[in-house]
Amino acid sequence: MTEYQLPKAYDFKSTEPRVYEMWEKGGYFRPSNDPLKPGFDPSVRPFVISIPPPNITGELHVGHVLFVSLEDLMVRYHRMKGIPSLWVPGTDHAGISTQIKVEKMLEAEGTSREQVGREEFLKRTWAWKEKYGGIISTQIRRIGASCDWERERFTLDDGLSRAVREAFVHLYEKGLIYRGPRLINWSPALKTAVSDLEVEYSEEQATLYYFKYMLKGSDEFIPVATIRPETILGDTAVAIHPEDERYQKFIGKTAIVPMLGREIPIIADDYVSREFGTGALKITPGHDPNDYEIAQRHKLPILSMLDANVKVTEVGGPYAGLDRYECREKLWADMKAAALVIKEEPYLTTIPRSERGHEIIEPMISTQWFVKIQPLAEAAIQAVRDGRIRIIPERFEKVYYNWLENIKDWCISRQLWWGHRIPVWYCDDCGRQTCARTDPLLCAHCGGKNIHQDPDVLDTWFSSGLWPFSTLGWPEGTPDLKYFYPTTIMETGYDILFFWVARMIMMGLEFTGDIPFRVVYLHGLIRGDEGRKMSKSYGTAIDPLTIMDELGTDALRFTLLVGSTPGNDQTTPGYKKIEANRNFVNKIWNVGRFVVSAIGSVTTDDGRRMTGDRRRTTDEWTLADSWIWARLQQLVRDVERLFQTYQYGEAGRQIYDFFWSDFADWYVEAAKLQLQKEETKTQTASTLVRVLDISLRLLHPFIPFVTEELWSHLRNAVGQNSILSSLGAEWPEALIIAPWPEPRPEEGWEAEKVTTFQQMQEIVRAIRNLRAEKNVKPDRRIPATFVLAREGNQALHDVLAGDRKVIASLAGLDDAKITLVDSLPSKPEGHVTLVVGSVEIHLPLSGLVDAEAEKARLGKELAETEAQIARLEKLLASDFANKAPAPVVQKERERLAMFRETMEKLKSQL
RNA sequence: GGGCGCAUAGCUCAGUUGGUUAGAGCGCUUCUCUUACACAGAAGAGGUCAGGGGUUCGAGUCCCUUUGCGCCCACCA
Repeated sequence: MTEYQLPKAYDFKSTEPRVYEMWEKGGYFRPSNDPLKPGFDPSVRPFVISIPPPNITGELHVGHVLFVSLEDLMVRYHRMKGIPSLWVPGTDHAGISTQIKVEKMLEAEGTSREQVGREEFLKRTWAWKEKYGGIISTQIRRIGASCDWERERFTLDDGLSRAVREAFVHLYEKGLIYRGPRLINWSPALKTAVSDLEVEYSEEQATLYYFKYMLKGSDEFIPVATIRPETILGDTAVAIHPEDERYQKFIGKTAIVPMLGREIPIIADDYVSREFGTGALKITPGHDPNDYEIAQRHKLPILSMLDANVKVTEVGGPYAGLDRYECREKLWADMKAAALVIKEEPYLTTIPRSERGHEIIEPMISTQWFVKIQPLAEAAIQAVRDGRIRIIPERFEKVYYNWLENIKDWCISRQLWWGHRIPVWYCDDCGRQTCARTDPLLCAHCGGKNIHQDPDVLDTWFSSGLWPFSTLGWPEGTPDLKYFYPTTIMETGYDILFFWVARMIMMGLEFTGDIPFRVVYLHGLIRGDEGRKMSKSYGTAIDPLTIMDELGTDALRFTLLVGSTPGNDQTTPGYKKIEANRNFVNKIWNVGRFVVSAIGSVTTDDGRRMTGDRRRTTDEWTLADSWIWARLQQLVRDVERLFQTYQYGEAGRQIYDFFWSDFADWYVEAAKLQLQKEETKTQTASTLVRVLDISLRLLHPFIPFVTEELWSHLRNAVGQNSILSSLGAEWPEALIIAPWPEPRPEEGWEAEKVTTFQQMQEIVRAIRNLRAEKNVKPDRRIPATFVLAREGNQALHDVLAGDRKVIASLAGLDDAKITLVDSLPSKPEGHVTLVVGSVEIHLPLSGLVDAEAEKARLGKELAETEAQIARLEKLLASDFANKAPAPVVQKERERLAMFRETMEKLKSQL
């Protein structure tokens, strides 16, 4: 029989790519029940996730690693459960950020997008996409993502473009898309409109400017305050509160716009606050959302005093052509000279800034395309309200409702070139619009040939909103769409609940008539040290690629998964933390090495038969076997419960604790001794194999690489061993498709054996503790006398009377010199005495025993025990005894009895 | 202005139907290269679970409140 050998340290560097290739080539990422393959069974319900498509411009950051790990965990878990599982991968064309990249590239070449023209620009952008657009996908593979790459999609590929076109035309024909001049958020840097969601508000120090609005033909004036004096040029009214006695007399009169001399009315509106500023408000409907609404109410004219380049238009008269801030300065200076200025004061206010370029957003009137969103929003609210869609954690439902209930029409047109072009053509002859599924050659209304397409493209989120079904073939009724839709879980960060999740729900319901997914799982964000959003500029970002190079993918995955609680943020893990999990990975590897060598040591059949179920009958199990098996069964149940409630982090921690603290620290140590004895050898090796096998299965969704690699070694080693090979008889060829562990509570252990092992652990700990305290050299084997009444302690008594090799080895005792007696007439001289529950342990530590110190130590222990007894007596005498559930009370009673026994023993030693 | 989250050991954090001596990793102290692992093993120190009040036989856990930090939403110039 060949001895199976494993390298001393786990080499993740060579393993990871090899294992990933094995998975992918093996076809394991494809759903086990596939409508495109023979033998398809439509009645089996699949598990489906569509990946939140990363931007093609994206560079891998920890956020990616977190979401990919979470989704991979979910998919691997369901796959192992035997459920046909599909994870659809893909990327997003990322209109704005891709366009910026290519523009920068052109700029470096000394040209610009305007110079090369639209067609050439798009050609260049596609070329850029071909070259760099796949990088993020490659990086995602590296994390171990078990996506079905044969179904990979791109938001701008043909199929998805068709979906976008269909969606637009559908809404257009239904009257839910309209075009018109509205006040929108203008991004001066990008020179495009952006949606409300793409505007961020930041609190900043600004100046509040007070000035005089002179009344026509009078020396009287109304004092007005503004933060943006340049917008005076676009004023079309001055508003005051209708009941403000200070200004009442001015209502209906005319005011004169400073420096321009334009005449505007003085109006009354409830919106104006009497307390704030001067109590009078200048109205600039062309550049302020509130003013715009007031203007609507009062039918005021709307002036655009800034153009697309945020330069003053002809409305600004002498200021035309100036930049908005140059104008502010110059106008204010001129007003000062004209004695129209009252004062300036510092003022803290919220400034709208672009989410992307961070420049100040300019509200402007512009002709754009909008989606009339309210009808869609109502359906989306209903879907969550009636439970068809569940949001995890639940508290985000409130946030979701709140947003949808107050939603405003969605501006979907962008003045960019990279994206889905708006499928509307304007006729130069009749002036009407043609919106069509296929590019028209003639005007649908007059048949004229002089038509031209709208130059704008759609908001990237418009195509993302279709993602769960467009990736499955919609609008075609493909087999994929029929089988895999609706998808199961939408896993993403809560920061895009509005941007993306809500829109997918709205669009899914509208276009497919069904929900796009059943569950929304929102993970927390990874933040920098001070709780801020993570960003490289704060210097808190770790580079996942470097980390994976240095510590391995599994270590990083495990760290992030274990640190993740639904909806709660986590701080960027430090190097140390990932290192600790690298150590865990190494631990697993080394336990694997031990188990593999243990298998190799089973070379002769001990003559005992396995049961029909290929397992030893349980009466041959040692205490340790029963104990570890019981712990493992508990773990399997707990992990299942935690997975069902999406508590993946807690599940990971529990497996970690079991594997390290129970399996490695105790069972493996006990196994070393058990393997030396013929009677227990085969049984021990078999337990090692079974516990490792199940542990690896439980760990696989968290750390797929080591587990897969180690499992294949385990499988080989078991397979090559004629005595143990039946253990692996039903194992598949790879861990990735090995069945998920089911609890088997009925087999292999009795509660008594488990508690007895735990008593043994306590004894071992007590002795180790004493050795450390007394500075007993680790290699010094010491004799021991155990005193334990047989009556009432049969199980423990049997252990101490039987084979003592395990306990001797673990506690550093001399197993040839261990004696067990039912009672001892008197305390032996020169011994140190320990009392553990009902066991008395006497250790002859000549030369180390100081009678006085011993007395003090025992006295202290007695005092502690008595304190516990007092506490429990008080507790059991209280209402607790008759109000708490019986098992809880019983537990405390037993504890009290144990302490009393210990107290007696201690007293007799003093 | 509304809504939400967080506050537990020196540091980073677990602790989800309330069960009675609160856990981990890192760091720290002492010992050990014991034939899976020094990326390790053994032992140990370290917490009035932010403050206050309440419900309960019992509260880190549920309710109210105060304070501090953070996030989201919102049209006060």
